[in-house]
Order: sequence, then structure tokens, then C-alpha cells
Amino acid sequence: MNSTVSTRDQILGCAQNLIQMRGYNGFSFRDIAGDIGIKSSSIHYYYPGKTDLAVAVAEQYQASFMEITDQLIARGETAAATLKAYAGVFVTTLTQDNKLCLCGMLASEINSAEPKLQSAIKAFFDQQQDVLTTIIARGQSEGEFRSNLDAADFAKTYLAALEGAMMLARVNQKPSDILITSDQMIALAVA
Amino acid sequence: MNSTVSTRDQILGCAQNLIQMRGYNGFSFRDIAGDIGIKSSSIHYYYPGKTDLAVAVAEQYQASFMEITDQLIARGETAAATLKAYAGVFVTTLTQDNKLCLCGMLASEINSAEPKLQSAIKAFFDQQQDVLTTIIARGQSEGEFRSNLDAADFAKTYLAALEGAMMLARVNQKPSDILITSDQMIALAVA
DNA sequence: ATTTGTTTGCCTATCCCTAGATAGGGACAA
DNA sequence: TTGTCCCTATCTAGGGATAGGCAAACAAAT
Repeated sequence: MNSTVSTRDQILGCAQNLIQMRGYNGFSFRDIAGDIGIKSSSIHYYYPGKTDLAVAVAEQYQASFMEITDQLIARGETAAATLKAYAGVFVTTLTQDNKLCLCGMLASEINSAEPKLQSAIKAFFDQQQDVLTTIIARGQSEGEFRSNLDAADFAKTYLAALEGAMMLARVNQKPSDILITSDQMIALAVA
Repeated sequence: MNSTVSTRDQILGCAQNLIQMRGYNGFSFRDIAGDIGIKSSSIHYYYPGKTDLAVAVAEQYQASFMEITDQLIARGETAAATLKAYAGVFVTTLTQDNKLCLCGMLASEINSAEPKLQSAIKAFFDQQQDVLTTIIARGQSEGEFRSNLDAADFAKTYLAALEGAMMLARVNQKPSDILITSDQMIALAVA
């Protein structure tokens, strides 16, 4: 009865889960309502439209992701270890829940998203590319990574590889494949 | 009037286009009907259900993709050049039409696909991983690529990077980004 | 302290639209 | 006249969204 999680947060969490599983166009308000035991119309009380809900999910995801990466960086480990830990976030998501990156799912459907949602998706990837660029540049300045790499370019490639690997790993039903890709990318960057 | 392309093929082509733009759950029979000037019910004459249509699209895509890659390999160029040409297929798709890999789109929605469609998606990636593994192994045996790479693993990573890069490039609205990733992956494989 | 007003949080009921799907018919060619 | 091809008409399920109600919680006024 006394659910410690507010209805608002239950909606948000359920929506995130559904998007990661099936995508934006693959779930309905009624799915959420059924899952958490309310009526679909009640969702509109918290989130006027489907786009608003998805934007809220994306923003929360970005914020919590940022929190995690901040902690990773704060650990002060080697750049390689930091990158590996970064990949670990995706690995956990896939292996534990068979889910893809929320923004990866949304990104593939970006053409059927309203501008507000498109912006939220872009913001996530801009931010993560910045984070990765910083990590990689640090790895270079400390002689850990090849100096002849463009940090920003490699950041893009690394992020792309992780996102693609999640997708492939789920298709191949081999979650551990994502680890292969992650390790290999890091190995390639090492001088 | 006298459309040189059969209705059946128009439906197939239109469906492929829509899936690459918006995804499986992002288009309807009515979209297709409107685009090619028939009634949505007519589509059922050729393809009983939406799944059947998508499977047909995926199979045709796989076949035509295989034809292209066969030609690439037959050219007998260096492995690096072959890989680059391989990536070129994706680059063209993205830059010319702002579309993603058909099976990449379907893969992200695989949880809302029926078994028949899931199999078709898997088949595509299995095949492409094999093709890439062969190319890379040849590059290694000729001393072109690092010998300390596992060919199959690098093939997975390369494919993952390309698929992810398409997604990111479309989100970033910078189609040329996919070239960066492609070139970088090849450069990293070179001894 | 009791009444009154206001906000919160969900409900019921219903809307209109779109989804995929089916049955059966008409035109036309072989 | 048989089969091909596409149509009209219609069905049922489900989509997001809206209007309005109602109980409980809280605040304000008497």
C-alpha cells in the first residue's frame, strides 16, 4: 500500500524501462498504467503528453548518467581503467536487464520525435562525447594513450562502438560481447 | 501510369525506406498506401501481415547487401581499402538519404518483433560478421593488419562502431562523422 | 474548534483517431 | 472462366487525449 516511491517516479521509471526495452513507439500509456496499477488517464496529470514524459525520462537519465561518470572520473584511476568502468555501466544495463541505452533507443527513433525530445537526446550525446574526450585527452597527456589520436574523434568512435555493441550483443543474445568491444577499443588506444 | 516498378516492389521499397527513417513501430500500412497511391488494404494482398512485410524487406536488404559486399571483396583490393569501401555503403545511406542501416533500426526494436522477424535480423548480422571476419583475417595474413587482433572480435567491434556511428551521426546532424569513425577504426587495426 | 476554501491525486467516462486485418466485389487479361 | 490485382466497406483493438468528478489533505477564516 504505502509505496515508498511516488506515483510520479513510478511512471518515470516504468517509462524508462519500456523505452529501453521496446523504444518510444513501442510502448503506450496503457502499458505503464497496467504495470503500476493506475489508469492511463492519470499519467496525463503528471505528464501532459507522451513527448513530455519521454523528455522527463531522458533528462533524468542524463542527470543520473552524469552523476555516475563524475564519480568514475573522481576516482582518479588510469584513463584506461576509467574507460573500462564507463563501459561497465552499459554492460550492467545489458546483462542484468537486457536493456539498451535509453538515449540509444531514442536516437534510433529520432525522426519520429518532436523537437523538444530531439533536443534532449542530442544533449545527452553532446555531454557524453565531452566527458569521454576529457578522459581520453588526459590519458594522452599522461602517455597512456597514443598521442597521434584526436581525442574528440576517438571519443566519438568509442561511444559509437559501445552503443552499437549493445545493440549487436542483444541481437546475438550474447551480452558478454559488449565487453569484447569495450576491451578491444581500449587496447587499440593504448600506445 | 505505366510504372515500370511492380506494386509489390514499390511496397517493399517504401517499407524499407520508412523503417530506415522511423523504425518498425514508426510506420503504418497507411503511410505506405499514401506514398505509392494505393489503399492500405491492398498491401495485405501481397504481404498478409506487417511482420511478413518486414521480413521480406529484411531478406531483400540482406541479399542486396551481400551482393555489394561480394563485389567489394572480388575487387581484390587491400583489406583496408575493402573495409573502407564497406563503410562507404553506410556513409552513402546516411549522407544521401539520412537513413540508418535497416537492420540496425530493426535490431533496436527487436524486443517488439515476432520470432520470424527476429531471425531475419539475426541472420543479417551473423552474415555480416562473417564477411568482415574474412576480410580482416585476410588483412592479417598479408601483414596489413596487426597480427595480435582476434579477427572475429575486431569484426564485431568494427560493425558495432559503424552501426553506432550512423546513429550518432544522424543525431549530431553531421553525416561526415561516420567517416571519422570508419577511418579511425581502420587506422587502429593497421600494424 | 469548526467550517470553509483550495489544492492534490487520482478516478470514470468518453472522445476521436489510427492501427492492422478481413470479406467480398469489380475490372481486366490470359 | 479463371486468376490476378486492387478496390470498397467494415471490423475490432488500441492509441493519446480531455472533461469533469470526488475524496482526502491541507490552509484559512470564522
